[in-house]
Amino acid sequence: MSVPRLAVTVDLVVLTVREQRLCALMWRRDRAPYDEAWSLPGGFIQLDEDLPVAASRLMAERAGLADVRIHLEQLATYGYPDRDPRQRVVSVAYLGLAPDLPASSRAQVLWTAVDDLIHHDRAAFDHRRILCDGVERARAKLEYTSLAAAFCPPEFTVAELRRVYEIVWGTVLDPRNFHRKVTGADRFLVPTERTTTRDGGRPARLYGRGDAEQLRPPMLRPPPERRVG
Amino acid sequence: MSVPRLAVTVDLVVLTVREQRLCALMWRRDRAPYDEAWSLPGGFIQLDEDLPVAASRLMAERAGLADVRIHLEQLATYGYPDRDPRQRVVSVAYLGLAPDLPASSRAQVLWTAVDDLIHHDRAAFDHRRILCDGVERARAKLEYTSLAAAFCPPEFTVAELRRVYEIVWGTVLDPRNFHRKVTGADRFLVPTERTTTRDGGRPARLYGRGDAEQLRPPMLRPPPERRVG
DNA sequence: GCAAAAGTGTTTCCTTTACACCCATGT
DNA sequence: ACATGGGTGTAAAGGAAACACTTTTGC
Repeated sequence: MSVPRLAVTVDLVVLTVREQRLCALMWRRDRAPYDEAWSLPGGFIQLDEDLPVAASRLMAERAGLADVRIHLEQLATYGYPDRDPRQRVVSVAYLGLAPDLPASSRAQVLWTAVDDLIHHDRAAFDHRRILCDGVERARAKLEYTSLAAAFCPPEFTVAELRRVYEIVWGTVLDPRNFHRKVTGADRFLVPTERTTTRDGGRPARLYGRGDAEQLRPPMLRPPPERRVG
Repeated sequence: MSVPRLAVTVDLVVLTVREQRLCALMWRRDRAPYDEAWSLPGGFIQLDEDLPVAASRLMAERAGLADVRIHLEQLATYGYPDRDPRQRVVSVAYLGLAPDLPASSRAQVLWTAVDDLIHHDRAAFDHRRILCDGVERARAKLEYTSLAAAFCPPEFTVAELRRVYEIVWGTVLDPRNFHRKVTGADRFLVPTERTTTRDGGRPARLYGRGDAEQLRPPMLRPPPERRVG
């Protein structure tokens, strides 16, 4: 029997925390279908290219982020037959977590607040769904991994890390208990000798990312009644 | 520019607990490449078929499990260029968790202990890697979801559920603390009026699966020093 | 009666939570 | 001086771990 062959793309959900909001890197479409809608940056994979390689390439080519330091992990694969009206496309989505980097020089690529994208649904194809899945993955992973630090610059304060949690989760966390939890966690943070007053008040110690991946025991999101935003 | 088109398959990692071991449903190959090696059941997706539909179809056709009650979730997608020596194939893996059902009537399809598969590596293609990823996903999900019950028949005792945890994790758990944890968890278990003595000793209450998906707070695996097996 | 497994009680320990309070800077 | 945020202390609440003990069956 003959084997069906399909177009395969990689789409990127690249998240960052910017101006007190969770933002995704979105591509402004300039042609049909979904002309002028926002889509996730992505593209077809090449015949000799592994999936993570394609994701990195597209991160540079389409998202304008050639930097290797960005955390990239596979999110999920979407393949229902009519998700692209032109042809059948199976799309492997990758999730990227980035510090607040300057956006691409292209006007077409912009950091856009996730809340706006989700509530107003101006996303092309099934990209709203993919974006939601990426956001939920990020929210869940902050609980039991050290990935929140991927949203921070190489050196950051505990308060900056806390703001990542608060913005991604839409909650308020107690600064004092948060401090104890993350500084007490094994290899989550590596202290430096330096401090900063860029957030005002008493100087805060600067930390770098440790090599722990897991956070055990996890830091659970507060139950919904305490949510904010 | 021309769009490359690739063959896309769905591969199934179907796990169960059988005879005190974690087992996967494996397909005995009878042709090159990897003649006589074990592979995951799977097949090409059809042109008009969504991915979960293809997974269900292959679960019936190739795995011999037409039953809908089996938990099925997407695992990951594997696509490095030479993973199949014949042609480039992108494979979307699904993870299935099943109770100890009679295996398929086909002699080609057999429940095989995961330990043996992993340690002796008689798996075709990159299926050992996919199997490992599926097993690790299952182990992790027992911690913070109620998925362990997916390995149990419709009615089961707390001790049977505990054995699932012990076998999947390769640990020993305290029966008394485990009992309190799972019976106290919200909507994890729904008690029936019935009891059984099939495990010997004092009659044990039979429970059905509740509708909770999350288990919060999670039940963390004991640290490695307490591992068994 | 005895073995075996179910299930409860209890104590200890650890983590989280809530919040009082002090510290070190900029203005 | 005082506002601002950083960081520590501490007590109460909750869950996990360890284990003694009772219950209910089969043999």
